[in-house]
Amino acid sequence: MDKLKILFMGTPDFGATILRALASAPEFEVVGVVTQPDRPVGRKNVLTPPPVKVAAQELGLPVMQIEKLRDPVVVEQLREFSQGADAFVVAAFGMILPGAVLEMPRLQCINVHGSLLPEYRGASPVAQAILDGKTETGVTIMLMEKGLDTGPMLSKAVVPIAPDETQPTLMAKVAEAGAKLLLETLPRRAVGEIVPEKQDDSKATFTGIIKKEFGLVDWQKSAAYIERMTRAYDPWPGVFTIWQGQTLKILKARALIHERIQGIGPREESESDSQPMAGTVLLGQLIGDRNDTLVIATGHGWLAPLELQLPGKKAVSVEDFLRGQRAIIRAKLGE
RNA sequence: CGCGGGGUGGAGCAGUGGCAGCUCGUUGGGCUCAUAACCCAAAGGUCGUAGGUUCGAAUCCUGCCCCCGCAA
Repeated sequence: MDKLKILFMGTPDFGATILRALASAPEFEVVGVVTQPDRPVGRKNVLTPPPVKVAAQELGLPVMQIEKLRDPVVVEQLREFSQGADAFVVAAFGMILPGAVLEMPRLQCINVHGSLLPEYRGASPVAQAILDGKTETGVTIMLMEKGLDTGPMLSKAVVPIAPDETQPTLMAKVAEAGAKLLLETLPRRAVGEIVPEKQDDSKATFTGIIKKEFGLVDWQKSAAYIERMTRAYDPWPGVFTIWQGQTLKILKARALIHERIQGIGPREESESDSQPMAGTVLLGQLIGDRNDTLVIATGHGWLAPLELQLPGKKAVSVEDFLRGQRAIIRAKLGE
């Protein structure tokens, strides 16, 4: 039996994981890799290739880099580049494929999506699953059509979400699961063993592109939610608030819902402020803990930051932060 | 040349021309039934690095190294 010839499209690490798996499987032949252009990255604006390009080059595969797919000239170049491909496999490509591209391969365009569709269609399914406090999410292999992640599904795999899961760790797990599932699914699909299952559009939810301002803390939210933000928005955009006119990053934090805190705040102060305003920073001590720590009032429960960072400074533990920045005690954050 | 912040005892910071400081930690002593709490004392720094200006530089100027925030 001839090997299935695949054109791969992807951009970040998620895509690179899928690509490496495809390339290592004997049943397939990756005939080409399409990815986004090298971009200036970091303080020095060093032109950096996307992870998928790096992986493709290591594998010795031909690479085509595309800026925009709306351009008919580019579409024709892609048609040329994809000659001989039976199917396109798309994983975190970062571009919407126009109809003309979707019709190119002899068989189908197949997508690896980081959620259990129809839940979390769109750009940020993994981060959203963490943010929502889900205990599990997954990955779906599907046939692509014009709508965004609306195509019929071929297979799914569940991925559990650990309590301390961060976006990068979960992304890696979902990518691994996706790679494994794709390798199982493609051959079965090729022999007609899998019947595509239509998505129940009434149950669909949508996740958009994450924006910088999503990381700004609203202290009226619950401590649990803010803690999930620190894990979902790691490493970008991160979670931050305003203190003394500066951006204060909260890299790691713990939500205190049931824990008892003693010695909160200056006891000599009035007894009436038992319910401080959200965003107020106090010094407290967890029962059973020996050291004082910072606790921040939220709309529901206390948030205990574990790792903080001021602009231009290194990220430090709350203990270190407290050594040099005691002025934060009793401050009101977010303004 | 994308914009900007920073490198000061073990840690985190203050100090912006004239004796190097604060909080925490460390060590020793004291208090205490006891203590991670409290009191007393001590140790610990060529102020990133090379040069320059100055009577005098952590502080001003120049080069270099390293760390970090923003933007993309």
